[in-house]
Amino acid sequence: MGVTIHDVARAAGVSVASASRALSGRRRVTPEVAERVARAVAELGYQPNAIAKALRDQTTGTIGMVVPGIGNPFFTTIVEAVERELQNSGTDLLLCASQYSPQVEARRLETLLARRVDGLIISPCDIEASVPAVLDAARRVPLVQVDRYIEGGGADWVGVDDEAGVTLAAEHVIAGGARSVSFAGSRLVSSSARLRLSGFERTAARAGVEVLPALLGEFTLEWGVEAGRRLLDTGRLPDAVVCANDEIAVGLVRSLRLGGVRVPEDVAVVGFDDVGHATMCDPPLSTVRQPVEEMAAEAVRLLGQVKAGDPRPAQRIAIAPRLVVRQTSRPVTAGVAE
Amino acid sequence: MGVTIHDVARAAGVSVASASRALSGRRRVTPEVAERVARAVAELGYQPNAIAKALRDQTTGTIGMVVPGIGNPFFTTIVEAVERELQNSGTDLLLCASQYSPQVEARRLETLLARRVDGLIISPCDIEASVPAVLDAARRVPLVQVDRYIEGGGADWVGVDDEAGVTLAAEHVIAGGARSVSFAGSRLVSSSARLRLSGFERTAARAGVEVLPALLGEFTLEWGVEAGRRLLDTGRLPDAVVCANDEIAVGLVRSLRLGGVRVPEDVAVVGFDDVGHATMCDPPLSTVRQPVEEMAAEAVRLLGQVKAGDPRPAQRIAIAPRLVVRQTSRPVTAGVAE
DNA sequence: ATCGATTGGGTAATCGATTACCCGGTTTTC
DNA sequence: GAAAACCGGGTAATCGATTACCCAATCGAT
Repeated sequence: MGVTIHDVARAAGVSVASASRALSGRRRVTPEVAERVARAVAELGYQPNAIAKALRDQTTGTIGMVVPGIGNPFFTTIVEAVERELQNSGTDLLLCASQYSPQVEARRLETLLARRVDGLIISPCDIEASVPAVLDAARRVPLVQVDRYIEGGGADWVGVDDEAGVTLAAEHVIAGGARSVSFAGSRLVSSSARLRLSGFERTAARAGVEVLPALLGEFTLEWGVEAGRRLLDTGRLPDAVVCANDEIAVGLVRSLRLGGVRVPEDVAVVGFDDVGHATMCDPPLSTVRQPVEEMAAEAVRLLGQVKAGDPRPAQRIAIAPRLVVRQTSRPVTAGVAE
Repeated sequence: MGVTIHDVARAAGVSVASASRALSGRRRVTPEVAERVARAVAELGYQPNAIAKALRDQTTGTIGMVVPGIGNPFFTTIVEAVERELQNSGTDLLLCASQYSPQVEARRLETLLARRVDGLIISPCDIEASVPAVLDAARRVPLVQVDRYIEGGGADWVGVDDEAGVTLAAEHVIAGGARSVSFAGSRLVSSSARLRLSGFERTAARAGVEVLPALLGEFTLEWGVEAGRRLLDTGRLPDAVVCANDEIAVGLVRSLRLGGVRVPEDVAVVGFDDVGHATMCDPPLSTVRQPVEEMAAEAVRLLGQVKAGDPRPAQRIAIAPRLVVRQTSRPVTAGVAE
């Protein structure tokens, strides 16, 4: 426990400077020295102390990532994509979950900053309550938001164009013949929740279809199931339900079917995200695909560019989503209306 | 960016020693000094540098956790449980995914050790290939394995009694009248995979029921679906299938039903883990519950006790699992056989 | 042969927080 | 009243790796 570069230097019979040079290769050393250092390293099982290196270099080779929760498959896929993106860059990822609580989120940001991460990627859990902690962090270190963002636009962001996404979904079900529509989403605590609802309402209004009251809860399977039950209880079903994410959609489909409602014949359902198991459910879910790999790549790229407390106006990179029609909505063949 | 304790000391008009003492409270200072340091901290927005502290103290206040993948809900629930367990202990968690690759796993362990984590919690992805990296890590830092473990028993472990778990599952379906049974699991690359299969085979043999060939792939929903298809293709269905985890079970149920097979009437299915959505699927899944909170608590407790490279024989804490009967298996009422 | 450039190696400063050690003053104790 | 104990504060060593700076030796060019 605790073999240092001094031990290596002593064992190799050279100075610490030579040992360090032999290891880093940042200055030439004679083959003789290189050889002896290499041998000493192998013999002693030396492993450089990243803490000491970080202190000296003022850089840790890590970036922090904070997401609302790792129980939600959308966030885990984006985390995995970021990990893949960072794979061979020599930086590694410190992952934290805020558990959908702005307090926990602020605490996590504090400890990541105390550990001097070189950058931060965050999906802020609350559009309002997350503001101070996120802006403060952005002042101290390069930061990019991904998917969710805080109001006021004080920090860079990359994500999908939420409004465009639900517009695709809503127009699709309306083109499929829906005359009355509803929305199942989350309470309006995040940017995604707000934009997806507002985009839906705007599109429905423009198309002149009847809009039944929205069902707002959480981004979970459980809420989807509950939303389905409530829909059944009202006694009045819409022709289509647009959901704020796939979890809700899957839950909703399940409870509608349990209630004897046919999907898509009686009610069409469209999700959002296109997480892995959207294909695997029964019936396979029509949904709006988020290009997760692209978002992750873009976030990492952007992070490399931004500087802490940069006065330059924040960038916002909105990637266009794509509709994936599977079997919970009617395919659109010309003139199927009614 | 970078206000240090020297800046604070200067602003407060005291020495760094006094500033440090005022902050840590590890030696008394006069109220006067405390007051002025507090004011300086607030004014300058000082935040202690955890890196420097770690270097000086030779302890980082972090523990590393390595799991095979965060796409698998079982691992995310256990990660969340460990996080909760660590919540107020002042240590925080560095989470890594090995992506089911022993190479990636070894690399992650290396970087966690380089960052001088105070301890490690790991679920080794491969019972054989993970051995050297895990043993090496255990020699350098307190380490406990959770759920999966490496062969040879060189490191402490806490998990569920896998064999007892599948025994419960198998006896349950047999008591429910199954005369022929099969097992859908994962290739035998992890301890869990092996023990769950062997426990199943032993129980089935003891009960004298017919054992159809096991289906071994991955611990995923996709594999469950595929396994169901293969079962349908053979033309010969068992009365019951015991699955190595819930993902497989859910996939299997789905594809059996798609093939017109009734669950549990034609084929009973039992899962393993009891992850959140086992309740949410259709029909709700009978499964073996892993007491995740208890495992996490036990792992953290044990980690506090083990010392690096401790010659004391490794402890193995096996928690008894519990069978949860829902609707993919017939409830056992006395004498329902056949 | 001599001067400047180059090369490779060593010494010690540096990063920021903690704390061993020292010192002067006050309080306690016999 | 003198010695001992105590108290609060300051200076500088420490953790481990990197590197600025210095120095001696060698090489090439004139």
